[in-house]
Amino acid sequence: MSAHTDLTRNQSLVLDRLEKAETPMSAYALLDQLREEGLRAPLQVYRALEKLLDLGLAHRLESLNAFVACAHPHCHASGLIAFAICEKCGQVSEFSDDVVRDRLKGWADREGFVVKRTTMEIRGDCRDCAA
Amino acid sequence: MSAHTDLTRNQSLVLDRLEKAETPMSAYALLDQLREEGLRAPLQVYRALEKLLDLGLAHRLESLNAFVACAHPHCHASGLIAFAICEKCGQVSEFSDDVVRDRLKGWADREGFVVKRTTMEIRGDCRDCAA
DNA sequence: GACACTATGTTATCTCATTACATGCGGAGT
DNA sequence: ACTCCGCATGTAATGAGATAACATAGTGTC
Repeated sequence: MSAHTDLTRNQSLVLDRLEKAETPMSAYALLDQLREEGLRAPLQVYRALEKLLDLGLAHRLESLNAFVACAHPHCHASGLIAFAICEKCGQVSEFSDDVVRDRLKGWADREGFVVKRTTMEIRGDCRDCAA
Repeated sequence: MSAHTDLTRNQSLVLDRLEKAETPMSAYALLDQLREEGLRAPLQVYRALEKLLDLGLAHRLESLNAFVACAHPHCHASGLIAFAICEKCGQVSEFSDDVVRDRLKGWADREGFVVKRTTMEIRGDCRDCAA
């Protein structure tokens, strides 16, 4: 599964834990589950997360204050990513849409706005939970 | 300016303060500035904000944990709203794009995902600050 | 070995948000 | 008028998320 050989121990611990999770995890939930691995302070988790976000191996869900492993660990750098978050079961679907990306880029270009980062999160009920 | 006659005192205080702000305000910043009006506890602000969000008179910026008055207090219910947030000056631009809305709706329909709420936030530098 | 760079560990603190419980006020129905 | 109900309010305490400040340790380069 994870051949993240260039990651430090803490980063690997956090990423592995995220990859095994079925739903997003908060930094403190990660910390709790990694105490037996030796982690003790929030900052250890936050630092690992920061690096993973930089590398595109994990994502932050702003509307949840929580984190997920990237669902497409191979083809990252795919530009703009959107998330659909089920409020019932917590499952997150990650997808991207070039048309949306182009529309937002078009707006930004017209406005002279230099984009650093875009977050797009859809909240609702997934197919299974809506039934 | 604000003829929000159906709002309660606390709601009006919060909305007025938000409308006068040039940048997003956190709940606690609002509280601090409304102490002289009699507000004392965070909950008073949060409760007012909750109602304002429901009414579409204010928006929450998830990536900032802060709030803004709606820039289009007349034509709200306009569906999906996007925000461009300048990380230098803090200014927020509010806009909407029907194509983006349709694309996301298309994805949701195909997936059987029932959308409750969508947040879209672009972080970067506005024209003035990028210069 | 000295240096620079990066990761680590630890404590304390700060900011954001909610739970729980008590009070007050205005309208609907009788 | 009185009661009941719904809703806004007030207050204290606590929970949850994130960072500042400071000290330490590993690793590679010269």
